Amino acid sequence: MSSSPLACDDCPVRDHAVCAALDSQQRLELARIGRTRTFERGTTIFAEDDASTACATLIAGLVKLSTIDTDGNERIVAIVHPAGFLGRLFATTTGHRATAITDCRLCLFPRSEFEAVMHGHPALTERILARTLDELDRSRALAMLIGRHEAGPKVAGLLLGLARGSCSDGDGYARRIDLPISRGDMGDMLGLTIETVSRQLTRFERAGLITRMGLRSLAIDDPAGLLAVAG
Amino acid sequence: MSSSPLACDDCPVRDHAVCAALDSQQRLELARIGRTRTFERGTTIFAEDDASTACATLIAGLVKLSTIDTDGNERIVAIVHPAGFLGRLFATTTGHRATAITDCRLCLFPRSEFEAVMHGHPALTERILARTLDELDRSRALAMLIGRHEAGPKVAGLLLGLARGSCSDGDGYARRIDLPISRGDMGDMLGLTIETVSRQLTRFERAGLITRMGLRSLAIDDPAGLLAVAG
DNA sequence: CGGCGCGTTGACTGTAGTCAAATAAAGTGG
DNA sequence: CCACTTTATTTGACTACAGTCAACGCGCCG
Repeated sequence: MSSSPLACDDCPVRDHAVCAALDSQQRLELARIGRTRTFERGTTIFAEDDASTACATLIAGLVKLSTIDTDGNERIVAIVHPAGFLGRLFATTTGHRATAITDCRLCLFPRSEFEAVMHGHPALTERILARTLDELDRSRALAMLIGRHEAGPKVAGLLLGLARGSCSDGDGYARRIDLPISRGDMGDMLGLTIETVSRQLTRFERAGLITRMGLRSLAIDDPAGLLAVAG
Repeated sequence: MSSSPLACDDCPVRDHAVCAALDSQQRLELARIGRTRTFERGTTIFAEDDASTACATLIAGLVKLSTIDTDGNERIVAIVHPAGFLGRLFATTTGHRATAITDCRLCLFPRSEFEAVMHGHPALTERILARTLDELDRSRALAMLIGRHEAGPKVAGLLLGLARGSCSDGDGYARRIDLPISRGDMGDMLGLTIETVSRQLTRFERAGLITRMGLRSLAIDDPAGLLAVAG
């Protein structure tokens, strides 16, 4: 977990993160209050019910947002990609646990100071609003998946979502996915057990829809067929 | 479906809706572009995949946001209460169907003009952001419920959510709830069938947790017990 | 009075959960 | 580089819970 001051000019997500709403001059205000920090795979970035004292842009790596329900099951509510925004603005508590799925680099800001900068720069606020609305869409799309009655559509829908996410151009699906998350995490997103997720994958493979290549990547052989299963 | 110009001074949600971010002078800008309109119970306010040309504040009544999945099942993603905001800013399509659960009165704005007003008044943008973040929290909370493996916690959690929603003061649960939605709608929110919802309610009643009073309201006799079931 | 929408209850079935074991992959230390 | 441990994933047998199909009760409105 090293920590260092900002070098926005070298930032790989400079044009996609929320700070892209600011020009280089204005960005200095953020650079003054922020610092980068790395987190190792598996590390907790913030715990649920932590005081919401910081927010951050994810520069590199993958983060999952989750809550532990009272049965002790982890329920994943979102996966954050590079350029994504972390933290809960305008609230006193974080609400979710943030865990590094892979090694991560973050650009951290004290929340109150970040909000002050937002206040001075409406374009930043507007960009964060746009991002939050997208996040709301994603959350609702995930809720729809979770609510499906059978496991097939859930897993198929998740795969298609991942394929869409890892596809460079806008719409269309990647033919080959490197799964960012474990079977357990897939289950925790969909409200299924590890075993059920695994069984659905073997079923898809036997049906000729996908080919598993190692544990963490697969080829989508029949996108239309998968789409049909997803419903 | 009558339609009429705005009379903000008489507006019952004046202090809670997003327009409360503006002073009475600034509010005139909104009043100029908006108009109120009523929708009867069961009416579609906008359909999914409608062009996103309008947004609105809900003045009175209850609205559900839903999508039809490919099985033909309706999946409800949110319930909007008075003072809530309707419509999808910054997007070309609405994404969900909005249906009046009860007779409704809305304050409608053309989306592009509303966004122009936001642009001129950062306080409005910020208030909408705060509201959207709350909505995101609610969506994720619902996703957590839906993801539970057994029906008991789902229904118990929904009841507690409704009890919290219809309780005047901040936290704490109302002892008596007038259910705003049908059994079918509850099922559509939770990913359960009507029958399962119904059976859970009778189970709760037999366990002394609740008392059904007519079809659409119930008393919560043992909030702690219900909370225990919700987990 | 009869039809209709909504809700409840019952009997049966199917699917996902649970428990348990085998297998594959990845990391560890010599 | 190889033996060994640890972890992730797959598979199997069994069970439990929710879904399905069907009937019934109730209030409402024509």
